[in-house]
Order: sequence, then structure tokens, then C-alpha cells
Amino acid sequence: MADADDSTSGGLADPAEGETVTGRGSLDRRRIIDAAVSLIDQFGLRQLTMRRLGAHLGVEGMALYHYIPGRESLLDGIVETVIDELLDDSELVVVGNDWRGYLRRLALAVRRTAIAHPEVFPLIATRPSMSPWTRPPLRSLRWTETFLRTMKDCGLSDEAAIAIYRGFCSFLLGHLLLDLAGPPVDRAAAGTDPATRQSAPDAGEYPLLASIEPDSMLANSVEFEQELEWLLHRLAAMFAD
Amino acid sequence: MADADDSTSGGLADPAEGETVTGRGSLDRRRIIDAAVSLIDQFGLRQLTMRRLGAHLGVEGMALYHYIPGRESLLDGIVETVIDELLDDSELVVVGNDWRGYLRRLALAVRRTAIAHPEVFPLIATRPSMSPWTRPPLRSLRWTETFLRTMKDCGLSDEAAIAIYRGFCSFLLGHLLLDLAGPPVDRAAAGTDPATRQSAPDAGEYPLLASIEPDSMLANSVEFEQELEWLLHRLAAMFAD
DNA sequence: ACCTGAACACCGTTCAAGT
DNA sequence: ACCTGAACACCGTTCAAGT
Repeated sequence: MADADDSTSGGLADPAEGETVTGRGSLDRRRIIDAAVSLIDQFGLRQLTMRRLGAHLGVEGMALYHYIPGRESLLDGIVETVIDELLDDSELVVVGNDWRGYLRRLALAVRRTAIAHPEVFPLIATRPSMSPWTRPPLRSLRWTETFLRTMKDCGLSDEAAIAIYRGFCSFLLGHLLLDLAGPPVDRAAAGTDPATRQSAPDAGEYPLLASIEPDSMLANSVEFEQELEWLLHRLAAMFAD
Repeated sequence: MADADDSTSGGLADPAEGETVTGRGSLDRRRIIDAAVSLIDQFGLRQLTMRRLGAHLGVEGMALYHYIPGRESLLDGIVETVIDELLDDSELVVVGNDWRGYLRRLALAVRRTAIAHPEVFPLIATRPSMSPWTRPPLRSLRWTETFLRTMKDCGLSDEAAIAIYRGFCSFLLGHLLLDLAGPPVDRAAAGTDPATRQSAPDAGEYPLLASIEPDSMLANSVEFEQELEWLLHRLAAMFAD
């Protein structure tokens, strides 16, 4: 009874659930996507199945089709949700035409996202098609639009905005995929698929690879921030105010 | 008869087949992998199926398991084959400790590969796990070993070799994924999956995105080579001979 | 209104049986 | 020796039927 009357869409009454088993409370596109992200983080993309996702939500799998057109669409939704939530971050506002400061904060935020969701980021970077008329390197139209909008609002020309956009994206893709390639930081199970593949080739075949200490391949935020500064400096030099 | 005696592994007798329908001539790990690459190039990764791959080779699908442990292993094989064939390129030899020249040639070769196999490169950049003890950003142990070996042979220290390796990989990943993100150059069908997804959102929602001319997002080899020079210059400055 | 059951066409993979 | 047929456990997806 109380349940039914309570269905104002705002939802101030936070159920404060655990986190993984989302339990009841009727389904919802957003809730489905969040559950999917959590499943991917825990078990890897390969394990994300409509049926398993349904079960995780206490529902029969086929029920998801009432909220989402299909699995591909779900993946698109995940990409958008994960990348777009950065835009709503209150720290991410440009202050006084300082686009360099904005980009610095944005880069660090994207990096945090990539590291928080190591199995989702490759999706963000390599998801096929989307709309054929444009396919941004980070697969969110809204993110891209906001990026360009912000650069223009800072007084940059169209050409400058696009050049900065390209340089920034290529920087992020390269550095973040490098970071994610390293030995799993602590993101335990993810990727340790039961369908484990060929046993490690004997290290003897690759002496140099075996000799370097794993730490030198590790994600390194100091290095990231330093290279980021160089990039911003170079971009600023190209498009001086 | 002649066939059996002819099985010296060199294989001078080139059958000079068409290219896609590889037809008979008994199966072979290498032939299977090549066929898989060709299928991915034509129809996209999603369409690569053990059964379809079998059919493409004139065989029943289950037959592939005599040569390859499973689909995951096949994908690993594809990644290695595509990236490793660069190493055998005769132009790719270091001459007189000129590691910059070597890296320049290597970068261009990797770029050609990425553009020739746009659906395979994301695999090279984001394939999960491999051996847990090390997972290079470009997923080939042999490629990585050769890279480091070459740098050391040019007289660079371990630290320099690794730093250069990281900088180089991150550069390639960023720039090549940016290139592949652009509008499909001519790689027709690939990615135009029949399972096409949501109809394009009306361009009105993203005015800036809609206003920029697609060309400005296009793969641009001049820009690539220029940025490559800057990278090599910077690396050389850090690790002067 | 919202979910389920059963069904369909397809997977990857195994294995006994064919030739 | 090399491939096939049938089978198993699983997919994504559709849709009539339940509550």
C-alpha cells in the first residue's frame, strides 16, 4: 500500500541497500545499467548475460526487454552512463576561461573512472559503430558535445577546439590503456575468467620481459600528471589566448 | 603422392588462391587464423563464429578443435599473428644503433596494420588477461621482447628501454584508436552489423558535433608523422647517446 | 502493468562414430 | 588421420499467457 503511493519519480527515500544484490523495488533502465556495471566490475564483460543480469536483479532475464531493447543497447547505455556521469561532477566547471584547469580536472576524473571500471573502459574506447555520422574516440556524444562547447565558451575557435579535443583524447586513450594493461592493481577477479587460456609460456622464451620488475609497468599517477602538464602546456602554446 | 613428399616446411609452391574462400588443402593452424582475420575484416568480430569459420574453410566447425583449443585461443592467435608479422618485415632492421629510425619505421608499420585491420586492432589493444605475469599494452609477448631487445642492442639501459617502450606504446594506442574512431575510411561493411543499434539521435541535440565537418576527424597521416617526430625527439633528448 | 514459460535460432564445446 | 553428427549447456530474443 504505502509502496504504491510512494512512486513519486524523485525518489528521496533512499533504500540504502547493500550494493550488489539490488533486490526488489521495481525495475528501471538506470537500475539495470548500474547492476550491469557492477556485474562487469566483479566478473568481467564476458560474464554479463541478459539472463544472469536478470537473476542478479531478482527477475527472469526476459523481463529486461521491457526496459532495454537488447544487449547491444545495454552496452551502449553502460558506456554513456559511466562516461557521462563525469559531466555532472560539480568540480568539473570551467572557471574564468581557464580551459587548461578544466582539462586537468577532466583528465584526472576520466582516469579515476578508467581505473574504477577497468573492464568498462575498453568498451568506451573501442565500442563499434554507434551512429554512423560520427563516432567519437570516447564513445559518448554528450561528452563530446560538452567538451567542444566548453572550449568554445572559453573563447577558442572551432579549429582550436577540435585540435585540443583530438590531442586530449589521444593522450587519454594512450595513457589509460597503458595503465590498464599493467598487472591488475587490485581489481581482483575481473578478467580472471574461469575460461582461462593457455598456460603461461615458459619465461625462458622472453628473458628481457621476465627480467624487468613488474613495478616498472605499473600504473603511475605521477607520470600521468606530469605528461598531462606537458600536453596542456603544448596545447596552450599552440592556441595562446 | 607428390603432396606428401612436398611437405618441407618452407612451402615454395604458392597455390596462389583467390583470397576469401580458401577451399581445400588440408587444415592448418595458420590457415585457420588467416581465414579468421579475413572474416573479421569483412564482417566484423561479432560475426566470427567457430561454425561460420569452419564453413568458410569448407569444413564442419567442430573440425577446428583439432588445431586450436577454442575460440579464445583463436583470438589470441589472431592478435599474435597480426602483430608479429611486423617483426619479420625486412625493412624493420635497426641500422647502426639508430633506434629512432627503427621506431619511426615500426610506428608506421603498426599504423598500416591498424588501418588494414580496423576490427582486429582493438583486440590487440584491449584483449583481456593473457598470461597474468605480464600483459603488454600491445598484446604480444614476442613483439614486446623484440622491442626491448632492440633498444638494448642500441646501447640503451634497461630503464631507458622501458621508458621508451612505454612512451612509444602509449603514443601508438592513443593515435591509432583516434584514427580508427573516425568515420570508416572505406572499410565498408565492417561494423555495419545487421544488428544495427539505436537510430541516430537527432543531430539537433548535438549542434557542435553536427556542425564540424567530418574531415576534421579523419585519420591524418601527416599529423601522425609529425607528432611521431616530436615524440622521438623528446625521447632522444631524455636518453641522449 | 509487469513479469514468466515456452519456444526459436543460434552459440561453443565434447565425443563417439564414421571414412 | 582427419572429419562429421549428434548431443549438451548455454546464449539473445520473441511472444502469448499468466497474475
